[in-house]
Amino acid sequence: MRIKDEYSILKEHVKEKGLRITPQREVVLDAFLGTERHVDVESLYILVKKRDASISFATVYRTLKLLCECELAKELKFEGKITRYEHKYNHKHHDHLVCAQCGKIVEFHNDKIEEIQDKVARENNFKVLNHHLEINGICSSCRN
Amino acid sequence: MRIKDEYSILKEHVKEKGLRITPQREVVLDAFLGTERHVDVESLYILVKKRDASISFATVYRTLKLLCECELAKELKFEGKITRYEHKYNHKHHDHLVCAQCGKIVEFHNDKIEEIQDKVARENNFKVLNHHLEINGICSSCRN
DNA sequence: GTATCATTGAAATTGAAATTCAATAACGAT
DNA sequence: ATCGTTATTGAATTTCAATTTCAATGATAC
Ligand SMILES: [Mn+2]
Ligand SMILES: [Mn+2]
Ligand SMILES: [Zn+2]
Ligand SMILES: [Zn+2]
Repeated sequence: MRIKDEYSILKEHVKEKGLRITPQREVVLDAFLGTERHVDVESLYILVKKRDASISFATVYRTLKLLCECELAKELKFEGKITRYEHKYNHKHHDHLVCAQCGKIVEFHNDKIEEIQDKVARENNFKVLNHHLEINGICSSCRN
Repeated sequence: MRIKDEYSILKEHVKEKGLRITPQREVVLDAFLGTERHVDVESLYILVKKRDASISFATVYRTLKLLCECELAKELKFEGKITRYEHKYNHKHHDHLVCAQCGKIVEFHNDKIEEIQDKVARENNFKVLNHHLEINGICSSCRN
């Protein structure tokens, strides 16, 4: 019962907001959980269509917003790229290397960077909410 | 002759591209150099209008693109915010703390972070082109 | 069963940014 | 200084992602 937790989290969330679970929302959730890629709305829409061709673009958008609200999904805005989404539930915080040529995305995490960021924020009297670190470059395959 | 260098850089750049210096471009350059803020196009347009009310929005856009090409300006895309521009000539690389409440922008630079970023990129066989680090939080004034 | 109200898909709208186009003007050649 | 080529301009339009509107539908509580 792989989907159980995530499904419950969404169910809980919509209940709290006085909203409802619908077949369409279940399909979008399943489609989203079914890929480990950093999907954009268009790609997810295509995956959703395979399961139920009657579901609209607007519903995919609206459901993704719900998934972000309950932290099942995280919105990613890379420079000059359209918005993408990744799994957030059971996934640890990380930053990204992005290939400017082929679009390849590599995840990384570095405790030291995180630590220094906190220190910098503290020194400037900022209470940190979140941060965005994106390293753009050319991957090894694209350099050949 | 404060503007001399910057003006020459733009002049050089347009000549190289077979383009031309125009009064409008000079006005946009002057207006841009005249503020140390991280301006968006709208704000710069207002500053430009004070000097010459006949200059259009499109020209401000087009000139900013030129200024970025010759590295007099740098485009900044903060999460969920519209595009801003800052001086690049004679300014060292830095990252930003952004207040989510009042929009205040604080610049910082940390050698150690830069260094680790390079190391991470190297470990993943990426050749770094650039990076974007933005820390979002609440500034001290907004916490009172 | 009925009233209530969230949800849907399709279409329209928004907002930032880029582009089109005919008139104008920069600038190198003469 | 004049000319001819061709880049530039302002106004309007277009693009594109993202959001919103709206009438019809459907789920839930009583
Ligand atoms: Mn990721
Ligand atoms: Mn800055
Ligand atoms: Zn690549
Ligand atoms: Zn603030």
